[in-house]
Amino acid sequence: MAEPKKAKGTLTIYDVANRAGVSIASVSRVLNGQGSPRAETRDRVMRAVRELSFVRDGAARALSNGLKEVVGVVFRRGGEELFEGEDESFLFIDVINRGIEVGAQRRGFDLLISSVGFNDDNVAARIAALAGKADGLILHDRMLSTVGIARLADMVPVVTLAGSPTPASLNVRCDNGSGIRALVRHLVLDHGYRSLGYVSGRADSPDNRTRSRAFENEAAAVGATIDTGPAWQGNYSAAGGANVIETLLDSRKKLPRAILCANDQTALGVIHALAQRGIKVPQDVAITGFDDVPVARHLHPPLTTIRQPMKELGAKAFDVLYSRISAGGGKADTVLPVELIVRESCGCPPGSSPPQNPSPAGAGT
Amino acid sequence: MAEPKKAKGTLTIYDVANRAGVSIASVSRVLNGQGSPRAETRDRVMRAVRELSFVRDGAARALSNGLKEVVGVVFRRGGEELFEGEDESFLFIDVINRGIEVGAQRRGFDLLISSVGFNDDNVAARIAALAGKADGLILHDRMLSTVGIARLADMVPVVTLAGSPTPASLNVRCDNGSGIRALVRHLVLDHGYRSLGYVSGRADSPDNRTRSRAFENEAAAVGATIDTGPAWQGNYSAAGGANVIETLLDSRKKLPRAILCANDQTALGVIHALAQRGIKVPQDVAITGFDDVPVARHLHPPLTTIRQPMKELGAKAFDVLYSRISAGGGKADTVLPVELIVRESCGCPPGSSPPQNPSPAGAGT
DNA sequence: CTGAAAGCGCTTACAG
DNA sequence: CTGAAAGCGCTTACAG
Repeated sequence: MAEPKKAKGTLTIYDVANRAGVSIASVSRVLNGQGSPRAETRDRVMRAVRELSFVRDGAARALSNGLKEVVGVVFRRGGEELFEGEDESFLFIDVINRGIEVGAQRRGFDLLISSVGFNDDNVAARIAALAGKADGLILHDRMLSTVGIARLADMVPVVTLAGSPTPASLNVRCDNGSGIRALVRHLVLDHGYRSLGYVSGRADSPDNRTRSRAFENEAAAVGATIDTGPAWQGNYSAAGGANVIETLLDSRKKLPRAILCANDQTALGVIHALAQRGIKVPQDVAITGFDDVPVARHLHPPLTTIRQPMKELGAKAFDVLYSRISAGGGKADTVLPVELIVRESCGCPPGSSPPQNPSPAGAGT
Repeated sequence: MAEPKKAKGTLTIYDVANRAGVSIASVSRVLNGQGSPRAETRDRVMRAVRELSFVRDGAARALSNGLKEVVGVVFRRGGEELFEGEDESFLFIDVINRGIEVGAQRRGFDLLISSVGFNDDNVAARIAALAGKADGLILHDRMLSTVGIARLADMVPVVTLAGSPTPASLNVRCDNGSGIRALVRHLVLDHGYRSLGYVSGRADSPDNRTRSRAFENEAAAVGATIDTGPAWQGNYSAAGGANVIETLLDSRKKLPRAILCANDQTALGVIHALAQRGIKVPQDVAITGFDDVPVARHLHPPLTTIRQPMKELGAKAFDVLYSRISAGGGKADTVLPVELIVRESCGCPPGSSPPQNPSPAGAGT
C-alpha cells in the first residue's frame, strides 16, 4: 500500500508493438536505428511511440546493454555554512561538474551526483551504491584514502581529480608546478624582484604542497631569497591571508618585495590587510594569486594570477573515464596546462602584454 | 572490439552465492536486510561480498524493483560565458540542486543531472531519455512550454520549480508576492516614504511579472505613488540596473524616495550608478534588493533585501516529487515563505531589529 | 526485413 | 530459514 511495486500502468515496448502491429524486436530496432526497417514499419512504430508517449526504461536497457550511460560524480560538501568563504570552492566544484557534463553529453551520458558531508557515516557504502548505478566514477578532491580508492576501483572504473593515479585508478589534474614557476619567473626575471614570500593554503592540501614546493625550488633556481616559516601558513581563505599579513607586520617583520598567494581568495585578504596598513600594491609589495576567480579582475589592483582550465579539467576527466569504460585503456595521469594571467598587482602596467621570460606556464599544449 | 558488451568479468550475485555456498536468494536477502537469515548465512555472505568487492548492479535492481532511486534534474545552462554576470544564476541553480540532494539522500536517491543549452536541438529527446533513467523529474525554471511539460508528465512524475502546476505536474516556488509586499510595507509604513520605483527584471521572467504586479498592487494599497514605464526596465544584471538609473538621471527625472530592485544584482548596479552621481543611499534614495546573495551584506550600505530559501526549495521539490512517486499524491502547488532581511540600504540604522509593521513576509511558517 | 526466444542481474512470492 | 524459479523491460543473435 505504501510503496506500490510499479508506478502504475507502466508502458512497455510490448504496448508499442501491439499498437503498431509489429514485434517488440522491430520496435527496438526502430528506436535504436539498427538494421533497415521498412519505411512503413518505422512509421507505425514512431506513431505508436508518439501516441503513447513512450520512453524506454533505462534500467532495462542498461541491463541488456551492459551500459548505463551514467557517470557517477562524488564530491565533499562543506558544512551547513554555504556562503561565508565556502562559496568559492563551491563554485569550483560546480564549474568542474559542468565540464564533466560537457564531455558526458557528447557520449550520451548523464551525471549522477552525490555529495558526502564531512561527518557522514557510511561514506563507503554510499559511494559503493553510487558505483552500482553508474558505469564509472569521478572523485573530486581527496574523498577517500588511497586504499579506499583502490577498493573502489576494484568495482568500477575510477578517475580522481587533483590527486594522483593508483594502480587501479586514473587521475587528472592541473599543472600547479608550472603555474607557480611562471609566477616566480615573471616576478623575478621580468620585474627584477629579489625577495619573495608564499602565503600557503591548507597544510593538508596536495595542491598546496605541490605549489609550495615549486615555489621554493623555482625561487632557488632564479636566485631569489624567500621568506618562509609558520607565520606564512594560510588556509585558502581571505581571512587566513589577511591574518598572515597582520601577524607578520605586528612582529615588525620586513615584507618581501613580492608575495605569492596560494589562491585568489588568500590574495584578496592579503591585499585588503596591506591596504589597511597603508602599504601599496604593487608599488611597495607585489601580489599574485592562483585560480583566476571571477572577481580577480575587479580587485584594486586587478590581480595577476594563474588560470586553471576548470571546465576542461572536468571534460578531460570524463574523456579519460570513458576511454577506460569503453576500451579498458585510459592515461594514468593527465596534466592540464595552466595559464599566467598578467594584470596589475604584480607591477605590470594596465593592459600589458604577455610576460617576456621564456616558456611561461607550460602553455602551448 | 571497440565496445565490449560487458566491462569484463562482471561480478554478479551468483559469484557471491558460489563463494558463500548459499543460494542467490540468500545473498539478496542478506544484502537487503530482508527476512531473518541465520547468523552464519549472513556472515558467509558478507565475507564473500567483502572479499570480492561486490556491489549490486543498480540497473538490475531497478528493473526488478520498479524503482531506480534516481531523480532527474534538468536546468538551462547559460552560454559559454560562465563568469560575467552569469555566475549568480549559476550559483542559484547549484544551491537549489544541493537542496534537492539533501532531500534525495534522505530517501536513498541520487541526482541525475542534465543541463540543456539555449540552442540545443533535440531538447525534448534528451529530457525524455533522462526520464527513462529516473523515477521522476525536477525541472528548473521554464525549460519547456506548458504542453511540453504536460507531455513529459505523461511519461513520468514531474515537479517544476518557480513555475505553475499543470494538470499533470506539480510545482514548488517561493512567495515572491509576499516578499515584495513586505518590502513595500517596510518602506512606506516603517520609513514613511511616499514615492516608490521598481527596477524590473527580464520581461519574460514569471518571477519578475509576479514581483512587478505585487509592487503595483501593494503600493496602491498603502497609498504610495509609483514611477513606472519602459525606463524602469532592467534585466537582472548590475549593468541593467545602472543603466536604468543613468537613463533616468540623464532625462532629468526626479527619482522616487525609494527604489525596489528586481534582484540584488540589479540593486548593486543601481547603488553604484547612484554613487557615481553623488546621490546618497539611503539618505537621498533608499534601495532594496531581492535574493540575499552572499555579497548583499557587504555592500555599502549593506543591502536590505528578501531572502529566498533556495536550499529548502530544492529539498521541498524532492519531497513533493517523492510523495508522487511513492504514493501518487503530492501537493499541486507549494509556496515557500520568504524572509525580509533588514539592513541599512532602506534607511534603517545598523544592527536594527525586525520591522514594525504587521506580518512582514508571510514569515512564521 | 521481421519475429520468437534467450539473456542481462537482480528480487520475491512460493514451496519446502 | 532457505532454495528453485519466475519475472522486471529491454536488446540482439538466430532463423526464416
